[in-house]
Amino acid sequence: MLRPTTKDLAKEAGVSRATVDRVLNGREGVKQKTVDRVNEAIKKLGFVRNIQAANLAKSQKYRFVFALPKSGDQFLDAIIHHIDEAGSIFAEDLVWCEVHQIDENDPHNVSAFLGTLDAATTSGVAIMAPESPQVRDAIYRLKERGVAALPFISDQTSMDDHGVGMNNNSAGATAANLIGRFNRSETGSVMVIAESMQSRDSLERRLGFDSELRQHFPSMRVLPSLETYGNYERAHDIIANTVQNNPDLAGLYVMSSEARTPLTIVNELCGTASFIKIAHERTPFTEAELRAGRLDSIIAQDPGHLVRSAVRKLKATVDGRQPKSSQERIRVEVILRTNL
Amino acid sequence: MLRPTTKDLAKEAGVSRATVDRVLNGREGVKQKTVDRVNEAIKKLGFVRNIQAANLAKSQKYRFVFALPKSGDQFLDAIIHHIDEAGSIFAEDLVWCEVHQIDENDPHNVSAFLGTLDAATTSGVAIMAPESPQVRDAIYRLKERGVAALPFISDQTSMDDHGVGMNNNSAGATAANLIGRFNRSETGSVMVIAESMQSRDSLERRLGFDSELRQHFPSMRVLPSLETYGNYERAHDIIANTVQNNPDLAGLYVMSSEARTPLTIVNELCGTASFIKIAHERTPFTEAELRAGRLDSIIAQDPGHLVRSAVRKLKATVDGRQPKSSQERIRVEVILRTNL
DNA sequence: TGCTAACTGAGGCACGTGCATCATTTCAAG
DNA sequence: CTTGAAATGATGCACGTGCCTCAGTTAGCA
Repeated sequence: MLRPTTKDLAKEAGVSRATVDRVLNGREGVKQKTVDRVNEAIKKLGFVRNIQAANLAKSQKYRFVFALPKSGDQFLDAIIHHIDEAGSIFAEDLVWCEVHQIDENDPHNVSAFLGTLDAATTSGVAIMAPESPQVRDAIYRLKERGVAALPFISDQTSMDDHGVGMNNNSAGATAANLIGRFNRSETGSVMVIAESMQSRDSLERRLGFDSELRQHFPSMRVLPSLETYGNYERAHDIIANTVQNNPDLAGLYVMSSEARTPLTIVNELCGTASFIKIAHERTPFTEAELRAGRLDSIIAQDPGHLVRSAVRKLKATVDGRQPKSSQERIRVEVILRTNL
Repeated sequence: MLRPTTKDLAKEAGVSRATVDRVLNGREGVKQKTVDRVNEAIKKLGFVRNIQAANLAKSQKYRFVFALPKSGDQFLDAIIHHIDEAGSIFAEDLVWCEVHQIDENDPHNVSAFLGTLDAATTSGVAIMAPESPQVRDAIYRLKERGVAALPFISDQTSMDDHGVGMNNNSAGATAANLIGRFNRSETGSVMVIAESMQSRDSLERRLGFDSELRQHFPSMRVLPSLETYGNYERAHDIIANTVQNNPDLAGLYVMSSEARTPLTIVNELCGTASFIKIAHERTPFTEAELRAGRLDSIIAQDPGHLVRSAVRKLKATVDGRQPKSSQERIRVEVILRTNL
């Protein structure tokens, strides 16, 4: 039977449609024996609920909120653009997406915002904010109120379980791998720049980077991570310092998603000196650098995929389904001049 | 208004729901002035047809057929696996997917199969077969009968317009780029192996490869393409010959999607001799080779993405929509040991 | 045995759209 | 003004599911 309906189910199980409905929607007051009979029929006929009809009946709408940081780097711009686009892609599934930007460095702020959301108006939230006890609590309470919550790109625990984002360990290792293989001299030191080493992302990337370089390119040497704290002067000072003290510089790995500041400074300081440079995330800036040959590779995650994956996962949670995991894995993309 | 309905449209345009229906579904017998009024209302309210309700009303189902080659390489296995998986992912959208394998080298065969499909039972076909006049004709007639048709992965013209598959020129260039950069000696010759140079895929990859190498690594030298015709003995002979005559071998590019035969032969012939090796498509075999360090990189297109993209495009065609192109672009993926 | 509580059945409306039929209005030609 | 065709309105059923009410049946217990 092509797509059996609840009617078919009822006939097969020898019960009424009302009882099938009770079983399907987990209402109580049904004998276990009857429940089993219906479940058997479901299995036998391969019944799959027609979610579209169900949504129609319930006038179900999905409203998803993306809670993002305020800081306006280009990667974030791309994310926001793709959220808008996802809104129109998923419109036919009755999905609406909204962006809300918060000061992600004040956990209280984040938690307060999450506290304002309730199931009546919001089906789910994708949260991009550093981990903290307050935020963890707020997420817990969100779920209690029936709002789906999803760690988005950054920084929540057990990312691999249910969050959306690439494997940062693998990303760091890939950066090291490329620097090691692109570097014809096989020796030299590598400069690593991050916005801050507080974040889980940076830590994991650095771990992957170190482990790969140590294991496969032992004659190269990694310098301590430089933290810019998003401050141009500070960045300039520490980078200049490092460049001066390490004449054997062979590679540069910019770990933060905003590569503009560090790369601009490095370009200024070491105009023609050539060493291998790797940065994260595809943005207008990194693309231009790659094309110009001032950057050797970009390690990227597809922002469109990130957003759509988040939407699908949130929707699956609301519908009470398991998302197909193979579709949701975010690849560590290696972008070169030739496959931009 | 959150999702206006045809009722709202009717009220806004000052006509009845019947007339709205006539306009929406392009039935005739409506004055131009009325059509305009309705269209204005659509624009003003931002009306979007609820496809789910429409499908429910029409009992619309989508049955998509994937016409694939018979030859059983591992890449094809992966594709087929993902078609099955897509079947369950898209089940909620009332989509069914079926695989039909044909002898792709006999155009008459392909065209005969396509001739058996009609709109009553089949909504669309994704076709993976070499281009030929017969097939082109058959596709034309399919469309006339109201069956959507889509070039899939391989070999039809104007791929960029509407087909599904990666940019082969870019893929070839990326292979050359990697070989050039990984090769520390900066000189040497490169062996290129294909199943056949008849196919558009191989030609485009080779063009991209040559152009990149010539432009950016001029001190390296590309050898003429070796064609295996899928024959082990022949492959063994020509590869052995090439290896013997080119002691300066620095790189190998396997262009075909089935890399097992050529790579196995090369492994046999030049056990420890190390040169850069690049192959296409992620399969159990190429993954294992990459892990073992016998392969330096895989240039891949995500088979799951290919399949889902094909389904979405076919569905969009049936629904009379434009697919969001940004989601459908197939990336040229660079896979290394570290980002498997 | 009778009584009550637990369970089950029957039926109907709603969701937004497609599609059909029949009635009514409009408008231009005669 | 009449006539008739073209245009539009009114209405109702269907799709598959959720959700509600009310009536009927069964089972457990005293």
